[in-house]
Amino acid sequence: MNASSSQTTKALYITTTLPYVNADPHVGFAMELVRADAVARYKQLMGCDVFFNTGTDEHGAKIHEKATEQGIEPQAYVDTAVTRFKDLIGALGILPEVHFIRTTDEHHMKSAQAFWRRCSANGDIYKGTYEIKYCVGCELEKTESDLDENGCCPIHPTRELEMREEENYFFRFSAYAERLLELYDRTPDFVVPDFRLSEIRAFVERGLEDFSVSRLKEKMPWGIEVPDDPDHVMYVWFDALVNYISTLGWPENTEAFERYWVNGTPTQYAGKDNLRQQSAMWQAMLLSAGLPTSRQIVINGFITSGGQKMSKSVGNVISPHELVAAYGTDALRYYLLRELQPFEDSDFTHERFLEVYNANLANGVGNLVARVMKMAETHLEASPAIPDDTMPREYKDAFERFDLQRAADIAWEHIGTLDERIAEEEPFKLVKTDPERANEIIRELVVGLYTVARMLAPLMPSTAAAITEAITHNTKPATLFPRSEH
RNA sequence: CGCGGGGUGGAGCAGCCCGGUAGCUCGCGAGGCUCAUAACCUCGAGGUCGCAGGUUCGAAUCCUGUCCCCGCAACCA
Repeated sequence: MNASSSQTTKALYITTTLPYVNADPHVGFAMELVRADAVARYKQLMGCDVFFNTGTDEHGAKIHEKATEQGIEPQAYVDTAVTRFKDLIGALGILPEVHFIRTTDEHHMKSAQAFWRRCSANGDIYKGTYEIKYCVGCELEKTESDLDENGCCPIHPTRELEMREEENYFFRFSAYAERLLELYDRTPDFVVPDFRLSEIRAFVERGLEDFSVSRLKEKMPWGIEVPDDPDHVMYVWFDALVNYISTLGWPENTEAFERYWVNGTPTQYAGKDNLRQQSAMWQAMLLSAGLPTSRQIVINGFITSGGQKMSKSVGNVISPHELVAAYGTDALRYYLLRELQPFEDSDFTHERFLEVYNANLANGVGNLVARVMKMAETHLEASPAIPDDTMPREYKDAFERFDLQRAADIAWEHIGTLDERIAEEEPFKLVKTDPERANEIIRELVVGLYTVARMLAPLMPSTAAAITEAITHNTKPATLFPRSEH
């Protein structure tokens, strides 16, 4: 019939990126997780069989350093760190059936090795020499982004950086430029939004360099062992990306893999800093392994804090746990889904949070529920019959485009319309002169409210449930969002 | 000439692809209502759409140039 209804017959696979556990969860990751959750919930409501994945990335040098600093084993370090991420599932109201994968899971490690073998068998993994800049002052290896504008270590700008060489395995990324470009041409919505597709296409067109996919184990042991070469461990990126299919039980669980990845619609949410890894490197790896590429990569903008990128050194990192504690799960979900731009950078401030909380949650949906349900409770014998599907076409289209902000806007347009209708038709006044007509209006208002609840369900599940329950029992519920003065 | 995004009433944004009376939220002013969480509804004030050219009957919207802000630049959501 049309694109969206044919998609609903398919299985949906959706995943976030896996955050690295060397720091506390970041509100940016919370946004990614909540948005993926909203899409997963929406698709479920549309009758889709959904596989939803998230988890944590737990290997690599930074974790190893952190653990060493604290004088504990890396495994002990990540076992502690992971809880702060797992706690996010409950705190953010994420679907409880979400799959949570850790890259230190036994199965994942086997899966990554199997993936490596496939790429290797295909001739795409070879030994080469990796050159790394080393700062003698810090006694650390430095990547380009660690360096200042003069190419010097910011902490020891006067010291010459040493070039060190290390034997590494490389992945033949350069061989896949052509096929990646074909993929982008064939699938115009492979990356959402479109300007990110242009960006990655331009990057691939400039030519690709093979990238290093291993580290010497004697220098950095915290990684998955390279198959048939115990002197090397996989570089963390290679290992981590494989999670998207290892979570499905690949390679041995062919049923789940076929259902959700091959015949489903593998959809990946990621931050804009992950554009290359997800839409180019990982896709090339899949091609190398002879597996189908992802269906779609959705790229979020960043949340800035006070106009600046969040960073530990600036000290402006916002913790999702703190926000949930301060404002509640659904209020935070609301903010992440509607008040931040879906694809561009947006600033986060507590002032703004409070402003929209009062305007749209307390005065908006909360107040509407109170006024409608008060009238219903007082004047209706029972809750009215609710039509099956009253979700507007436009709302569904917005979801198909991953424009969750627009979807939320539509829900709030309905809220506004209901408020207007109450003011215009004054059913609370009409009950005295024409109770039949008044009750008819109130019933229609309740039905309208139910539609709002349906549209809210993927976005703010517990709020939607509270409204639905109030309607079912025909009672005015407890205050959903009390006004907040600070 | 490395890549991309942005510059619209006091604040935050939409509109720009497919040119035709400049829209939304907050804030501000006036009025209305009392079902509701002092919430809700209506009306109003406030913008030469970064700047300069060009195309056009007509440009925030297309083209050219220019200034400013912000990310990225190979592994930090």
